Amino acid sequence: MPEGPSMVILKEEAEIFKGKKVLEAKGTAKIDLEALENRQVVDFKTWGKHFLICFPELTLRIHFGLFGKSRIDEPFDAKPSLQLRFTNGTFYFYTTTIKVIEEDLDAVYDWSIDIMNKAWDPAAARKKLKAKPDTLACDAILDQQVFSGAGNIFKNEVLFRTCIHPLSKIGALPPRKLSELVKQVHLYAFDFLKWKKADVLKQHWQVHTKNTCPRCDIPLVKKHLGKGKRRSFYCENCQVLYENVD
DNA sequence: CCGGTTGTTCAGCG
DNA sequence: GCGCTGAACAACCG
Repeated sequence: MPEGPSMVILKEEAEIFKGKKVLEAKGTAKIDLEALENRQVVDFKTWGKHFLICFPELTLRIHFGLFGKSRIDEPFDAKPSLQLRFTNGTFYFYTTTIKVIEEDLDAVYDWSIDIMNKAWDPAAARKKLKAKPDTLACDAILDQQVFSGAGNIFKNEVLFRTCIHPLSKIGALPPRKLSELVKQVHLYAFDFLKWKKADVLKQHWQVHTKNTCPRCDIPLVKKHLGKGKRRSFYCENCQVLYENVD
């Protein structure tokens, strides 16, 4: 459930609990659960891969990591990190990291970094990328301070769409190519959202977990690249390696 | 049993 | 103190 669009879908599903009071809070999360009881949920928000449950004086920040899941009313056979019971149902979170935010959210989050947010600012993303010309394209897309909400699927699909080799240096991309990269991360986010909602996301993967290039019909390369050595799927033929940074 | 994964954090280096 | 890297952690599948 981790990438940004999935958080947006969860937020929509969570709307039934908006305005409701927590009757009971349980779970393994190392937070003050009792402090949540009798508090009213005033809003649900998302920032990239963060799912935010807003109460009048505090916010719960829920991060799903790689394996996080959530359910409404139908629990899994596992210990939840958090479960919130309301009058109209129970919200369960599993394998998540939960933190309490006491500060004003606008002071904590720059909403314009979140690719799913209305305030998403492509010019700011461009500027940040240009400031770090030696960054590899495969790392740039995963940088949550540039593209909050983008993950490994984004990385592979966007680099394929834009015909950029994952080991290209950001500073070597022609200006139009850089703009295209930024734009496509945003476009893919909303394709991801649409396809995930329709439960057809995987069908639309062009290279992620695939063996053959859909354009060239030759075998794709699968390698673990970049800082985090995350798996990359790419076509050596149609994805151009830009590497001269002046 | 092992290896692998839509991710992040932190200890331990140089 | 910095930036970088690898380990650690999480749950489940093949």
